[in-house]
Amino acid sequence: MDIVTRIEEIILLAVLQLGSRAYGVPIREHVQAMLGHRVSIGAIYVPLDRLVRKGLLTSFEAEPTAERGGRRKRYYKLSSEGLDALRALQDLHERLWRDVPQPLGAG
Amino acid sequence: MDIVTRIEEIILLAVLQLGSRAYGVPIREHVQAMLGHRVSIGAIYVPLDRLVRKGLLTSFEAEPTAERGGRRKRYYKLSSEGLDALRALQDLHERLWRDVPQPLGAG
DNA sequence: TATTTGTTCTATTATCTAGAATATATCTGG
DNA sequence: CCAGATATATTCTAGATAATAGAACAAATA
Repeated sequence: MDIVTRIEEIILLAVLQLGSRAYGVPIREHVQAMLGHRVSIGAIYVPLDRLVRKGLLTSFEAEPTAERGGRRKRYYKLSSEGLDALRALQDLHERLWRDVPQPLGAG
Repeated sequence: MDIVTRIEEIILLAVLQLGSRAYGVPIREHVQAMLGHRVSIGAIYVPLDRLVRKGLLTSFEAEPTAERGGRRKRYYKLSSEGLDALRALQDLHERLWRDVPQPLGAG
């Protein structure tokens, strides 16, 4: 299992934290809140799709709800490989930053 | 200032931790030690060069030493922008992982 | 049919990765 | 002392992969 990219990390965490509400639109909003700036639609769905292809996420289409129009949602969920990838990231981060002061002092 | 990629993060940290010994070869070795696997030459020098172009690192050629042959080394150092980028990464990581248990439990 | 919600598609740009090519220094034999 | 031989290190280049933007499309209700 390869190391995930930054945006993949952020998206995996968004899916984890949104739990049963994890579909495209709120995932994007969550990512935007995390980053503090706007993110394009493609910048979410392209890596989302790749994470599914790689087996770190699973996805399924939900039945339409009676809220107010709109296409049906595609929900996402972490697979056990996805969880493993996040754990691997925790480990790597710990190794990388172990000896770095927090916060980082002046040059 | 954009958010740095994973390999850029690892290289910035390697330069930080190597201090005055930060040139290509030991940077590569340090990265390999962090990751626990081999990394190609290009996988180091290409992002290193980009980090210089972006102003996160500075670099200068050293005089040849009298150790045993070899081309002169090119040393790298974090600029204040590079330090800022690392601080921004600490912040982002804190925001991203704040509510995630460590270690991450089962699915 | 208009409106709303949401996803898919596609093209461009940027980044990653591998390793061959190149550069430049000291060492060694005659 | 000079011509390879050897060692150390970086630069270059090309193909693969990933990021990003937003237009196009789909499907539901009003």
